[in-house]
Amino acid sequence: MAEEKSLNFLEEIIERDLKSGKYTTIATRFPPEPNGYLHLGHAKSICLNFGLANKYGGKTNLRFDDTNPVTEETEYVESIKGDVKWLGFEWSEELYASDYFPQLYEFAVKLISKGLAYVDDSTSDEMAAQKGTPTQPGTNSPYRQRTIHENLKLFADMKAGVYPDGSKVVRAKIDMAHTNMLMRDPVLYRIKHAHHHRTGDAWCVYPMYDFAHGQSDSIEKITHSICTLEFVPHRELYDWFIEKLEIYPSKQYEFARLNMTYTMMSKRKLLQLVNEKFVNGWDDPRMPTLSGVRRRGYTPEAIRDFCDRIGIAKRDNLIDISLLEFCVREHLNKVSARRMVVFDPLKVVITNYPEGKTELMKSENYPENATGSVREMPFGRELFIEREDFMEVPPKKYFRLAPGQMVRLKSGYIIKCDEFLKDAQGRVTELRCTYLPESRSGSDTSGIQVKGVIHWVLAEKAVPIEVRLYDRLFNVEDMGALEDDFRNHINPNSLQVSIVYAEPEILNSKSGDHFQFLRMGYFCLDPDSTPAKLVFNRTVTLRDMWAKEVKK
RNA sequence: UGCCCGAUGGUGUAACUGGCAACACGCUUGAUUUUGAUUCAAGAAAGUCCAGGUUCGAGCCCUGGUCGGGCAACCA
Repeated sequence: MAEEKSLNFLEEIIERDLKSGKYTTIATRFPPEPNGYLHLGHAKSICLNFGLANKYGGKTNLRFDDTNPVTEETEYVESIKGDVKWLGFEWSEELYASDYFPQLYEFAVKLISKGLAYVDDSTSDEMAAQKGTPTQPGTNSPYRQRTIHENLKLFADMKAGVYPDGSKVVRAKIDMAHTNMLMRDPVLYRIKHAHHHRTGDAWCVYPMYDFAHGQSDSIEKITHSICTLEFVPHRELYDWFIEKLEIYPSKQYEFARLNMTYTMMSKRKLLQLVNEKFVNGWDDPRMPTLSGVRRRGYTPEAIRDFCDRIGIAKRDNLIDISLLEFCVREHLNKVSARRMVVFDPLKVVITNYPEGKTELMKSENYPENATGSVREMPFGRELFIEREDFMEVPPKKYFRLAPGQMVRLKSGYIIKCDEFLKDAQGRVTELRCTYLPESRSGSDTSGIQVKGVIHWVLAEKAVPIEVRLYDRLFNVEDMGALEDDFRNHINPNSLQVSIVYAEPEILNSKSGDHFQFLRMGYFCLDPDSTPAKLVFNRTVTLRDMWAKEVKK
C-alpha cells in the first residue's frame, strides 16, 4: 500500500511549507454558504480540504459563510452538516462568519480610521457607473473624500439602524483605476434590515463576502485557504485586507471546480429545478446534490474514491459521468446483497415438475466475498422470467431461451423450452418447459453446460415492488457550453416507475440496504417505502456488453 | 482593447523538476464465469496548442503568437 502517488499542486505547496518550517501544522476550512444543498462539486472541495488536513496532520473547520441573511436558512445548515458527516469527515470546529460580526465591524472601523474606507451614498446604479469597465478606468465617488470623523459617525448610524436598506454602503478606498475590477473601491458593508438565521435582528449592516471570508480565515488562523478558480481575482483584495488590517496572513489557493457531463453544479440552477418542480426536491435521486445521490444509493466510499480519481488541478475540466458510475459499481459490487427481481414477467410452466410441490433453493448473497451468506428462494412449477430472456427467433449469439434451447435458472435447474403460447395479438403469454432434475444447482450431475443463466422468481410467492429507474437529468453533454436556457434540455424520460416482481426475501429489506438485482442493476430502498409497498431506486445499471452486441 | 488563469490520448490526472510520455475511466479483442456482471489478459488511442530560441537533449526553461476560461452583483 506504500505506492507513491504523485502530489497535486496543493500538496506540493503544503509539503514545501512544512519542510521550510513556514508552518508546523496546517489548517484548512470548508466554507459553504447555507443557501442551498451541497452537491458533488462541494464533495470535491470537502475531500480536498479535509483530506489535506488528514494527510498532513492538521485540522479542518466547518465554517458557514452566512453574511447574507436574505438567502440563508437553518434548513441548509442542517443539511450541510449532515452531508459532510455522511461523506465521512469530522470537522474540528463548527463556526459561522456571523460569529465574527462584532470583530468584522471593528475591522471596518479600523479601515475607516486609517482613511482606507468611506461611507458612500451612491446608488448601486451610480456605483456601477463609477466602476468603469475592464478596459476603462472608473471614477471616484463624490463621497470618497468624506472625513474620517464623518465616516465613523455615518457607519455608526448605519449600524444603529438610522438609514434604510440600500441608502449607504461602506467602501474600501483603494483605486478606481485599478486593473483588477475588484480593487476599485469594493463594497465592505451594506444595510439590510433582515432577520438573520443566527444573529436574529441584532444587526442591520452585514459584511460582503470579500470583507468576511479572508478575515474569517485569518481569525481562525487558516494556513491554506482553498477555493475555486473564480476567486483568483479576489486574492489581491484578500491580501490587501490582511495587510491593512495587520492580521494573521492566511494564504488563498485556487483549484478548478468540478464539472460533469450531463449535469450541472450551479446551486442557483439546482434551486430553480426544485422550485419549478422539475424534480421532487433537493434530494431527488436525479439531482447531483449529496442528498440526491445518497438517496439514489451512491455510497460515501464511492464518492470519496471518485474525488480521489479526478485529481486536483487548475485547468477547466469536464469529467465523464461514467467515471462516477464506475466508482459506484466497484464499491456496490462488493457490498450489495444479491436479489432476483423480474421486471417484465413472462410465465414459465415447468411441465415435468410436480404440481403443488415447492423446494427451497440456496443462493449466495455476496458472491464477491467468501462470507458463505446465503438465502433461500422458493422454486416451483410456475415461475416468472424476464420477457426479454426468451426469443421466438433468436439471433446468432443469443444464448438465452428460445424454442428447443436450454438455459440455467440461476441457483435452480436447467430448463429447456419445449413450446410457447401466444394470445390473439401474437404476444407470447407463456413458456412450457421441462427441467432436468439432476441439474439442481450445487449438486448438478447432468453434465450439461449451458451458456445462458437467467434470473427468475416463483410466481406464487413473487412480491410486487415499485422500482424507480433513473436516467440522466439532461440530454446535453456539456451543460456549461449551453447558449440557451438549461431548462430546454431536460431529459423528459429521466424517471420511469414500474411495478416489478421480487423474490420473497425482499420483504426483509431495511432502509440503507444496497442490493444488486441480478442482471438488472444496483438498487436501494427508498424512504417512500411502506410495509404495503416497497420502493427501490435504481442507483446504477450493470455494465451491459450484450446491449452493445445487439446494437451492432 | 485591459487584467488574471490555463493548454499533455475521447475524458481526467501524471511524468522523480531538462533525460526518448505513464496511470485511470471509456473503447476493442480474448479467457474464465451458475449474473452477457465481476475477474483476468491483450490491444487501439496523444508525440504534449503553434512558431522560433537555449541545450548533447525540451511536455518541462526563454520569446512571440493562437485558443479556452474568468473579471464590471449592496451574491458567495
